[in-house]
Amino acid sequence: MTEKAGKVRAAASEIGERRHGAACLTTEVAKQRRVRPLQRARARLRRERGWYRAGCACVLWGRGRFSFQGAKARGRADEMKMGRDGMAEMAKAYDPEPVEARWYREWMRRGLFGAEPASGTPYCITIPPPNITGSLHCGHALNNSIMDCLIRWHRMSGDNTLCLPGTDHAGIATQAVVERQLASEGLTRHEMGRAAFVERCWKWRSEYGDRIIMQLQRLGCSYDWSRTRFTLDESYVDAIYEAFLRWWDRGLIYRGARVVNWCPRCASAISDIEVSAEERQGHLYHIRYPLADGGGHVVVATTRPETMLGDTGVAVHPDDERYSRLVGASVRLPLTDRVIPIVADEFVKMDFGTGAVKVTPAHDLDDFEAGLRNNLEQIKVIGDNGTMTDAAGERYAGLDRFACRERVLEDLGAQGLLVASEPYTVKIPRCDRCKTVLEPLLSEQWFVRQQELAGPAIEAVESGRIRFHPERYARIYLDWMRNIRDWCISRQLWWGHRIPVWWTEDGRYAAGRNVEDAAQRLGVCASSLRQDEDVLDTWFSSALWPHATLGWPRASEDLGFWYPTSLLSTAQEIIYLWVARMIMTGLDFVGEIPFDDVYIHATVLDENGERMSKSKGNGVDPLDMVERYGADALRFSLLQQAGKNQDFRFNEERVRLAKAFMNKLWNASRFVIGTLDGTDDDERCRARAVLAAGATAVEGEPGSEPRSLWDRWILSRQQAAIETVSAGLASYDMDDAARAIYAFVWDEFCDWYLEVAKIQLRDERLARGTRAVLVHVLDTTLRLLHPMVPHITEEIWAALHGALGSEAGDDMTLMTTAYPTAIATLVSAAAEDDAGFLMEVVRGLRNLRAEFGIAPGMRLSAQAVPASRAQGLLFSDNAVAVEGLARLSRLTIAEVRPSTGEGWVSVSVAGAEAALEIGAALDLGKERERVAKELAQAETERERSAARLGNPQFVQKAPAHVVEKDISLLAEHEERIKRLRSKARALAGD
RNA sequence: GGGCGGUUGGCUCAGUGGUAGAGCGCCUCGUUCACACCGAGGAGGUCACUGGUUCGAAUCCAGUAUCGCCCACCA
Repeated sequence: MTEKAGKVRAAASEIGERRHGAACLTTEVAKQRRVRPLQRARARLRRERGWYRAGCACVLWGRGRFSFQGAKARGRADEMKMGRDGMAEMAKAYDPEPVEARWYREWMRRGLFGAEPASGTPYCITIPPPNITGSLHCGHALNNSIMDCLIRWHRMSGDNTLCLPGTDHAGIATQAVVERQLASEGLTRHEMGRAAFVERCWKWRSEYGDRIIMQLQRLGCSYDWSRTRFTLDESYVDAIYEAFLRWWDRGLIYRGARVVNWCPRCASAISDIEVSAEERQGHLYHIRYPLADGGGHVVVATTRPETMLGDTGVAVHPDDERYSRLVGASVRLPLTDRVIPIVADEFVKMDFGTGAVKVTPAHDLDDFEAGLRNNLEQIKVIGDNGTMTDAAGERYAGLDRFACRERVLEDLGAQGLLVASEPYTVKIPRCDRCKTVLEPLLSEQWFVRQQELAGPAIEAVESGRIRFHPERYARIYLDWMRNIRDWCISRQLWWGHRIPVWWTEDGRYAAGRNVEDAAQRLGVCASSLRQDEDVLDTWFSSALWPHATLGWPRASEDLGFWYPTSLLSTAQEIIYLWVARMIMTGLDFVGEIPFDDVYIHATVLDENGERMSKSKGNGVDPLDMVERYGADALRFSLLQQAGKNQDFRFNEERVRLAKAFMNKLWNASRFVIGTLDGTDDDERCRARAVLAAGATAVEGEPGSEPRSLWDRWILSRQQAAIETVSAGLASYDMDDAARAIYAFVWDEFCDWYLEVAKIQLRDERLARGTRAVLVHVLDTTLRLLHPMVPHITEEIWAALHGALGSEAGDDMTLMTTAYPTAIATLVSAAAEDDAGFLMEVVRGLRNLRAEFGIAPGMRLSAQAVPASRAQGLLFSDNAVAVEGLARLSRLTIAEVRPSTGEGWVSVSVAGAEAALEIGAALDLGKERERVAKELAQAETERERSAARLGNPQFVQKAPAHVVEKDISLLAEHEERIKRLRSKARALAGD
C-alpha cells in the first residue's frame, strides 16, 4: 500500500466510516449505511487536509476494501481507445495528462504555430521574455494563458497570427543565481575572472535557460518557437549596439558622476525603479554640531547618523530667522577634524526636525544637488561594498555601515552631542533583486537623456494611438513620463552587454561598433584601447524587444509585416521599467509605435490576499496545478479571473472547479458522440458537411429536419454565447468570456438541452434533427472554447470526427478551423420566451416534488400549461409531453391534460399555472402553509408595484418600458393573488 | 504626502440607475444507459458607513472607515 493510500485509510478510520465506500453504492444502500455523511466528511477532509493538493485522488470503494487510484494509473486505464469502426470509446472521466501531451506534440509535429509574413491581416504579440533564471510562476501562467487565448482566437478568426517568444538574459538576476551557485562550491566570481564567469553564465543558460520555455509549452502555448529569441543572441546584440550608437551620435548618452542607488551586494548601480522601499521603525537622531567660533551650536536631525562622517556642510532655509545670523558661519564636525560651512538653501524644510540639515553630498541625492549648488565638497565615506572608507576616519574605516552607525552614536553620546533620539518611521530602500539595503552613492555612470525621447511617447498615448487596458493605467504612465528623469544604463556587472565604449590610456573615450570603429573615431591605434568595464542595464535590451525580435535594424519582412505589433500584455509593475521604454525606442528607432494595445493584467495574490514571493514561501507553482488538474483547467480558472481588476487571489478550489467543468464538457460530448452510434451513412455525411462548413452551416443545411422549440432555443442561446464570448475577448474581458461559455455549456446545454434531447431522440420525427443540432452545437462550442482550453477541445473534436467517420479528420485540427460568429437567423426571441416559460413550469413541478417529498413511483396527473403553449411547443403530442414533463421534473406523471382549475396543487408561473393532481398523497397542512407563504410574497410584490405606480413622479419620469413592466407585473400579481386566495379557501374548507 | 483599486450571503467572486447573482460550503432528496469531477430542491445578504443627487442607488456624487497596490528627495 502506498503512503497516500495509508493516509486515506487513516483519515477514514478517524471519521469512523471504515467499512463503507461511496461511489459504487446506490443511494438507498448508501443511506442505510450512512454513507452520505462519509461523502461529506471526505469532502471536508479534502479541504482541510488538502489531500488533493498532494495529488491524491481519494476514492473509497466499497466491499470493505480501500484502494487508491493515482492519477497516472487512472489515466492509463482510461485513455481513449478507438474502436474498429472508428467510433470513439471515450473514458468516463476525463484525464488531461495524456491528452495534453499528445496534442501538443501533434500541433508541433504539424508545424501549426509558425507564421509567414505574406498576406492577410497581421496579428502579433512578442511575449514578455521571461528571465532565464526563472521557472513559471503564477504571473507567467496568467499572462501566457491570456496571450495564448488571444493568439488562438485571432488565428481561428483568420488573422495572419504570430506569437514570438523569447527569453531575457536578466543581468542582475542571473548573475546573482550563478554567484550563489559558485558560493556553494566555495568560489567567487573574482577568483574566477571575468571571462570564466561569463562562460559559467552561458553554461547556466544552456542548462536552465530553456526550462521556462518547456513550461510554457506545458501550458499549451501556441507560440512560434522557431523564432524564439534571446537577448544575448548575436543578431540581438547587433540591435543593441546599433541603438546605443545612434543615441551616442545624437549626444543622448553621456557619462556623469551622480549619486545613484547602489547595491552593495550586487556591487552595482541600479535604477530608481528597481528600488523597493520598505517602512521600518527607526529613530530620528538630533545631533549637536558646535559652532567653529565656540559660541554655541546647531542641532541637526538625521535618521542615518553614520553619514555625518561625510558631511561637508549644514543647510538652513534662507527665510528661517532662527538661523539667519549663522549663515556663512561654520561648525566643527564632531568625530572629525573638519570645519564645514553653514549655507542657506531652499530645499530645507523649516518645519521639519530642527530646521537645520546636515549635508552629505556623496550619499544622498538631495544633498548631492544641494552640494553642487553651494560648492560643497563630496566626501565618500561608504564604499562600494558597504563598509566605511578611509575618508570616514581611522576609528571607523573598514566598519560595516550598520556597525558604524552604532559606534558613531556611542561616540556622540560619550561626548554629550547626541541631544535626542525619537522613534521615527523610516523608509529603507532595498534592491528589487536581492533585497539588500541600498546605499545612495556617488559614482560615475552612463546615462541616457530622456526628455527628447519622452515627448513622442507621451503623444502616442495622449492621442490614443496606443491604448491602455484598463484605461486607468494610461494616466499612471503619463504622469511618470511627464516627470521622467535620465536613465542610468550602466551596471557594474559581468553578465550582460558590455558597453560599446573604448577608452584611451589618457582617459579619452568613444563609442563604436567594435574596437576598430572606436579607434578610428578616436584617431588612435586599436591595440591601445580598453573597453569600458560596465554592462548595460538589462532593460536597455528589453526596451528594443518588439522591433529587435522582428529583425530590426534590418528591414526584415517580419518587421514590415507585423510591426507595429498588436498587443503587449504584461504586469503593472513594469509599466515604467519596460512598457514606457519600448514605446520610446520603438518611436525613436522605427518611427512607429511598438504595439496598439497595452493590457495590464491582474496581479495574482495568494489565498490570503498577499503578494506571492519566494522569500515568503507562499508562491503557488503553476506546474503543480497543471499536474493535478491539467493545463486546460489551470488556464480556464485563470481566465475566469482575468478582467480589468487590479489583482485577485489565487484559489486552488477554482482550478478544481475548472477541472470539473472540463469533465462536464467531456461527458456531455461523450453523450453527443454516443448518439451518433447506429446512424446511417447519409446522416453522418450530412453532419460532416455541417462541420466542414463551419459555424454558418446549420441554417443552410439542405432539407433541414423539423426543429422543435428546444432545438430553436439552444441554437438561439448559443448565438448569444458567441456574442458575449467574442465581445469579451475583443475587450480583454476574458472573465466575461469565460463566464458566458461556462454558463452556456453547463446551465443551458447540459442541464436542459441534453435532457430534452434524450426525449426527442426517441421520437422518430425529431431524432435526426436533434442529432444534427447536437453535433452542431457541440462543434460550435468546441470552437468557441478552444482558445481557452485547447487540448480537451481538440481531443473531443477529433473524437467527434472519428464518430462521423470523417476521412478528412486526419489532416484537420480544431485549432486551424474558423472561430464561430453569431448567426442572426438562428436568434429567436420567441423560442427563448416559450422555452423560458416551460422551464419555469418544470422548475415549479420539481419544487412541488421536493417540497412534498413525492415518491418517484407515485402516479400523478399533471395539467401543466395552456394548450396553446403545450401543443407543438413542449413536445409534439401528448404522449411525448407526458414523458417530457415527467423526465424533466423527475416525476412519474401519468398524463397531461387541460386544466380544470380547482383542487390541484399549483405552481404559479408568470402568465399561467401548472398543477399536479396529487390527491391523497398531499399533506394539506403543508400545502396550506405553502400557499400562505406564496400568497404573502405575491402581496408584497403587488404592493411594491402598486406603490410605484401610485407615485405620479414615477409614472411621469421613468422610462416607458419600466412603467409598462410594472403595469404588467401588477396585473400578474393580482391574477396570482386571486388564484392563491381561492386555493387557500378551498384548502381551508377541507 | 499624492494617485489608484477593493470592501456584496460562511468562503471566493460577478453585477456601472429599474424588485440582489454564480460557484463552493451548508440542509433535504436522488440506483435506470453523458457526468457522484453528477442531478433536483432549499436556507442564507437592510451590497463597509454617513450624507447627497434621482420617481428610483449595490450602481452616480461628496465624505468617513478599512484592506491593498503604485508613486514621492521632508533629512
